[in-house]
Amino acid sequence: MSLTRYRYFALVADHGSVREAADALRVAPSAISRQIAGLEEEYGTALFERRARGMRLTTAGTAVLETARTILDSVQTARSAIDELQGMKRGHVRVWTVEGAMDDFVYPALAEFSAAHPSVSFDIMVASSDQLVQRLLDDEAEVIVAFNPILHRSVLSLAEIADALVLAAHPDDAVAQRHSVRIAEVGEMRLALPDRTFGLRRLVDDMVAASGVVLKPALVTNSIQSLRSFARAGLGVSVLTRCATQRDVSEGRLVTVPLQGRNLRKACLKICVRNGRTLSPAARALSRHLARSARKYAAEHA
Amino acid sequence: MSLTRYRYFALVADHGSVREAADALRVAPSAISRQIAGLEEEYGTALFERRARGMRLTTAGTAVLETARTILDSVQTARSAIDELQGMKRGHVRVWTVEGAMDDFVYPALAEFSAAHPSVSFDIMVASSDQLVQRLLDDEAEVIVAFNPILHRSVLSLAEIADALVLAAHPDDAVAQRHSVRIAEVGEMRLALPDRTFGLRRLVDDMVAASGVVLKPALVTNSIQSLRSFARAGLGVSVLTRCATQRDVSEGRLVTVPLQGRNLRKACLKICVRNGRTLSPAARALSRHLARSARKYAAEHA
DNA sequence: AGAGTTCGTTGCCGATCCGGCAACACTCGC
DNA sequence: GCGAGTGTTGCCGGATCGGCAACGAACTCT
Repeated sequence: MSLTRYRYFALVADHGSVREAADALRVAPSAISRQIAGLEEEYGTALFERRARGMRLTTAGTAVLETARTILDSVQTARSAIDELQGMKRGHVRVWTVEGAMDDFVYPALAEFSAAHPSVSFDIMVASSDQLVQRLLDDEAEVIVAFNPILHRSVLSLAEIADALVLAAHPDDAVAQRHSVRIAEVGEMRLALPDRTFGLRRLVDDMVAASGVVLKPALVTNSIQSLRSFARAGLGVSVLTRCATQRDVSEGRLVTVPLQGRNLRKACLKICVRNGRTLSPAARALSRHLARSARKYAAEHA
Repeated sequence: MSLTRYRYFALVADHGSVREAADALRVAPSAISRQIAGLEEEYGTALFERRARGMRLTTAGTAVLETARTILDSVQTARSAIDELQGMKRGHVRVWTVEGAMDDFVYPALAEFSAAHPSVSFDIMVASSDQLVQRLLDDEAEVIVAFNPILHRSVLSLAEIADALVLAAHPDDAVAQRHSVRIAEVGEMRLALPDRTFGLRRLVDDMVAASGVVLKPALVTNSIQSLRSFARAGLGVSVLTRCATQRDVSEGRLVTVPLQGRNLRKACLKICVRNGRTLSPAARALSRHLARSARKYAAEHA
């Protein structure tokens, strides 16, 4: 939002340290340091006293802190007022998602929404894509984030994120050196796969069927986490999506190799709601927010 | 400052029109339109109802307007508190400046300062550079903006703006086609000059003395405005500075041609205070602000 | 004392945002 | 139907922001 300076400022005042505030916000300390400097420039005075063990507010800083609080509260007040207008006061939304999209996509997006609308509460439930659609049809979920769900005329997709299939392996595994792997080669590897209710599994099965190979998976599971663990432990390779492996890759625990084969274009996450159903204001706002986040996510990972 | 969105928003709400707000702020309508769009995105709702004859607040917009007011007031409160701490409450500063720097530099800078510190009042007086220095020494001015003032050990320059000498002429005048003019050629033109108490005149006299020419000015005046009028009316050419002609040039009423000759490097505006004198908090803050503005101005017109 | 730790700041660079300009789309009133 | 007024959008140059790495300052523990 556009009040970064004041948010940073207030947080530094609270934590008494640029470093801590930076950690709390997950930004670089320099970013915060600059914003504070900008604020001091704007007011023409030092707002913090720099000490060896952090920052202490000056008298002027105290005055500005009061202002910062007022500003941030005031924005929250406006938000609440708008929520109320839209009937979103104390709304509740049931979100069901595939496990693989959880950490990297769903959670950040929900956190964002929740910051803007603190009075809306959620269920976040995990299931395989087949089950997600069923939950939607049974009115046990308002929004789902599914991977290649089976098409159904009363399921409406609001947005999609193309999410490539990859082979995840331990960094020392021989396959980690490869630039890409064809589906036919996977048959000879020690392999972990999700069970047949997963959209991911359905896609893999389609691909192998087309290529005539037979897979003999060493592990079948209904937990994406266990697929990751399998590969991380070096027990073999797992078929996963890029989104589900993002964090492990960036932290060096896994290496992924794109999987080649036909039908790969279809590999995508979809944000879906039930067609024709009138959602509560909170649910409508959240599903729109998820859809917007999805488009942004897709653009960033293009 | 960093609250642009809310300032724009409030102004549009007040004027009921992006156009009018844009005129009031002297920015492009598109800039404002975008900020409003951003704010609406941020709150996830339309804040204005677009009508054929302007913008009308929605209910949500009314809530946000209240917030905007709170925010802007709150910043003002912090400013006042800080002013008070620094003893700037109800301060008064006497600024003396050369006429040529008035419109393009001094006035905008003072307006900026005044917006940040509304309780500080000013005198803005105009005089020739020689007189300015005298005012400073007599303690009748706290800050002066002088053009090539005579050096004096108790006058301290805080910042400088290089300000080239130019020949100003009517757009139809023959000299308007030239890329530059040497000082020696000016002797043959119908010429207007300021009187000998002007730093500008002193510089011209130095230059002609060095080149051995004799000037026979058609008009000598103590008003920069009359120098501009002389050229604008097509009566002849005037020696002026780039800063003093900026507006007439951008609005097509005058054309300027750089003047060549030695000593031109010295042509500059200086922000000066009296050395050793303890200024009131308001005066010190303002002189610093003028100095900062000068450096910015210099950078922009480099 | 000196090495090490824990701070905040600064220079650099790439990505993003902002504002000006010009063209556009829309609505109203003649 | 057309012109005048309005807000919006695409494009582009310039400013800003954030991450990274290196630095300097001040405390702490040997």
